[in-house]
Amino acid sequence: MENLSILLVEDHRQLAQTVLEYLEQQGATVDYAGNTRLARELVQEHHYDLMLLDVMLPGEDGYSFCRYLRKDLALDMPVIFMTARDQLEDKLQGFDRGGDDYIVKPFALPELAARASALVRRQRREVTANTLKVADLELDPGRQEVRRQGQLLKLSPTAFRILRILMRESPRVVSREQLEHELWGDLVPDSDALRSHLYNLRKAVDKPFGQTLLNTLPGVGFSIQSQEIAE
Amino acid sequence: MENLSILLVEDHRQLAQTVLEYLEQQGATVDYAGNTRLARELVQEHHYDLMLLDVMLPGEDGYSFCRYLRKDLALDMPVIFMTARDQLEDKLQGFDRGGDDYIVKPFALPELAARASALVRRQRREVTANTLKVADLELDPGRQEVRRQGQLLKLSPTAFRILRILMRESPRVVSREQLEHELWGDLVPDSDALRSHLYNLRKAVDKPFGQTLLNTLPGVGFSIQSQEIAE
DNA sequence: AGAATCTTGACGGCTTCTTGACGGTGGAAA
DNA sequence: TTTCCACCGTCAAGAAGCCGTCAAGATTCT
Repeated sequence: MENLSILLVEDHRQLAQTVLEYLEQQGATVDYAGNTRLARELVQEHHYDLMLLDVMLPGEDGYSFCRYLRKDLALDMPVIFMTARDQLEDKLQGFDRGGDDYIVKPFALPELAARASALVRRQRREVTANTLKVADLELDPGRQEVRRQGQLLKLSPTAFRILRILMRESPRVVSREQLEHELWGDLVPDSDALRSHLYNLRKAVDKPFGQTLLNTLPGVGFSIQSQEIAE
Repeated sequence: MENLSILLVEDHRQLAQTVLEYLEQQGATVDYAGNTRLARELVQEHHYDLMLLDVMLPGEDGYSFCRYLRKDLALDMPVIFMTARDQLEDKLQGFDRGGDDYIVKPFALPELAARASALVRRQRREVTANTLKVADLELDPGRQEVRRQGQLLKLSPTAFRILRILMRESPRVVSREQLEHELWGDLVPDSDALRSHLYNLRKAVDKPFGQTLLNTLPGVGFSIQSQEIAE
């Protein structure tokens, strides 16, 4: 639960409060929306590692909202449905709309947390410590080693973590916000420290090799992939 | 379930048979092991998209086997525990050992199938459709890339967003109001900035290629589609 | 405690994006 | 024909975001 950022969408105040407090106590940062209107806004403005989604909501229901996320916004964050409906048909619908898990109320909070962690672990490819590869770059999370063209690079711990995130998401673009949150949680350094780390990372990973792998997309984020020049 | 290859590890013959038949009927290929000794062999020789793992097995139990998979073999296939044990402690242990889901017997077969599919979908990152296509134009939201005739285009973030909305709605027409609202919410720029962006978009998307995809319907809105000459 | 390493904050400079302004076009209606 | 309207092309100024650099403070190791 360390530093996860979670969006909780649930109209039942009491339950929302309970869940929110538990998750925050476990170290997560939780945003809360009582309806999908607010949820839509939040989801467009921030990155979340996970969404907890009630099915019965005022106005648009959770199923519909989930499908909107997947289809229209193309967001692939893990979604856990939380609902009192325990009929098979309901569950099937939840998975069909793009949900990742379905937990029936009342549930034990630690079970919710365990399912959430399992999903994030899978999403972040942390199930095993397998080597990540992008082009001629290799990162071994177990040994804490990075090589390019077989040559061992020397990286600081933070630079290593940044590279690991970018490599596991490659060739996807990672927003500055997501990077900062995953690195520091709520305690993002005042000044723009990420840049210094990226600077060091480029110096170690790209500069000695000519070919650029670490790219900036202004206003969007960063990505690791073989550069292709757009016209 | 189409063409999934699944390993079922379960010592209870009757249940194993039922599950196996159901899954094969759904189009999966299922290998079966009644104990972890055989499962170890199978897992080293074949690739599986998913494993269904009983907890109580003769000899080594499922938890231990799962950990062995993750730690020693570094296999990251999704694992669903299937067991009669419904205590919180048991579930937590399942997730702790690297399991992805935990389903309590007796369960509905369609639910098992739905959970299995959801996990494979997540593992393969197929949660969202990753590219939008209209004629010879392709947009990849993950990479933040747009190609026409396979050639990479350079777009500003706003131009990219506009194109994404139009392609998502294609071949429908999107009104100016809808576009502006989705781009800026309530804070629509004073002057008519949308036009400048459309101008840039046309310059990048249409101009170099001759054929016009981005059309204006005066008084109605905009759409992306192959031009059709109305009579 | 001392040394080595890492993280952070600060600065100036650069690139890219967004916006607002100007004038032009073409069709429909008066 | 003239006028109006909605949209188009262009572009430059200002805003926003990013970069390289480096040294001081913080942390960790020996």
